[in-house]
Amino acid sequence: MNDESGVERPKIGRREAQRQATEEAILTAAETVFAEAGYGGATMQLIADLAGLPKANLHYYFATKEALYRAVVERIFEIWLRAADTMDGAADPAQGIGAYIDAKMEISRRHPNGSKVWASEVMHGAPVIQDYLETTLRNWTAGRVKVIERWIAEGKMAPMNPEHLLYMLWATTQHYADFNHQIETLNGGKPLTRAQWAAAKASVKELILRGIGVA
Amino acid sequence: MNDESGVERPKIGRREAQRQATEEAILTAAETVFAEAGYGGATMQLIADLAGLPKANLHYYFATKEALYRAVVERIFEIWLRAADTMDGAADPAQGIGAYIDAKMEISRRHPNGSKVWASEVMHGAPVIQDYLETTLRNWTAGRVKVIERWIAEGKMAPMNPEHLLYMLWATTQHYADFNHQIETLNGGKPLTRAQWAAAKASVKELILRGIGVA
DNA sequence: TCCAATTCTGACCGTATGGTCAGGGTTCAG
DNA sequence: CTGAACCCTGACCATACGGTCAGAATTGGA
Repeated sequence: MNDESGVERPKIGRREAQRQATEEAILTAAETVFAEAGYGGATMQLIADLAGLPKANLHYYFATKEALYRAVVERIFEIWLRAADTMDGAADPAQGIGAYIDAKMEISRRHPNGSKVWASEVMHGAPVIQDYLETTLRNWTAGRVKVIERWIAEGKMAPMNPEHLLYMLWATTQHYADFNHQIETLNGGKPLTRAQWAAAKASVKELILRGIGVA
Repeated sequence: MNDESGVERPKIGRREAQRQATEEAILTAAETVFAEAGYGGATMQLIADLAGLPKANLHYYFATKEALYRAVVERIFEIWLRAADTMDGAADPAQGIGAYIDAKMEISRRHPNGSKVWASEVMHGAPVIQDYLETTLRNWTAGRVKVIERWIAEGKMAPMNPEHLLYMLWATTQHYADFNHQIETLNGGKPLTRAQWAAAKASVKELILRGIGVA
């Protein structure tokens, strides 16, 4: 009688599902607003409107603006970390670094708002995720530096400072999200087409791989 | 009698000089606060405090927060443009692009706050300098693309998409300003030393010049 | 069917912020 | 010396924002 769809009734709480959907909608709306207006410029009212619910209800799900912001930042950090794994398990730099560039460019294309929030957070001194930087990120970086040093020792790529190589990877890939407005403007006011994105990816990979001496 | 210093009395308006000095102090303070807190998070009170004058006086020099912000952004854009010229008049890519990287890295080192304000402005859709992007920046870019294409045609560097090369130059050099907090954290919480800055510059130049096939 | 837990919401509040203004102080040309 | 232009400032607004709360609506297990 109350079965509206043809799908089997969801065993695990219709309520729980609804709650997760609402949280998801809020997080997406918040990501957009934080990206477009910055933390200080964002208002709970705007986020609520975009998510399609009253402001008071927003505070039912996330007690404070800061808590909501933190959730948004942690969310994008997860995505960032997952991409980081693509660099592992590769036998040679061309494959490992190439895959990492692909993954990070894909994040820039599909999550520009998240990337902007992340950039903004770091630019302002990482007030809410400083601990992540000092633990997770520091560890990940140290591990990758080791890998790069091994590749260099094995003669698989040109000798260079691994840290600065990582910074260049982050910078170039992230640029396509953070500065997409500038890129669009220089592209005649139009977003990059699918083909242009492919060309961007190829250019970045080509230049960096040749730069590290593996092309 | 009223001659306090040994210096000759300034011919051109003591008043004018004072005004300029105050404006300069305000702009510097504003740059810092906007960089650290973003446009929305910055307050006129904070800027006034940092500049060492009452808030009301601030409004005497800059009528509105937006006008002050615009002045700050235009100021850094000037610096940015001056660096852009270093790429001109070079006979070959190694020299031209090398000099440009040097100049932009120097900006990141000496004007991190300005760079952050600029990045923030573009990230949020360039609400106040959209016209600059569409005129000055677009023209400058088109000119440089021509130069790069000529270099490629003359066989002085590897063939590649000139726009994406420019984006990589901007991205890598600006990264050292915008993400300096992250870099510091990964550097054991300490700012880069003079030697580390030199290493950064060298790494960036080396990788990019090799990437475009001129090293 | 019933009721306790959960979810939702309009109305409200205290505070911080951008901006104003009247009036006092300072400078400098004539 | 004088007065007009310029500079400075404390006190004061109006508004917008984050957050609260009492109570209504809904849900789902017993």
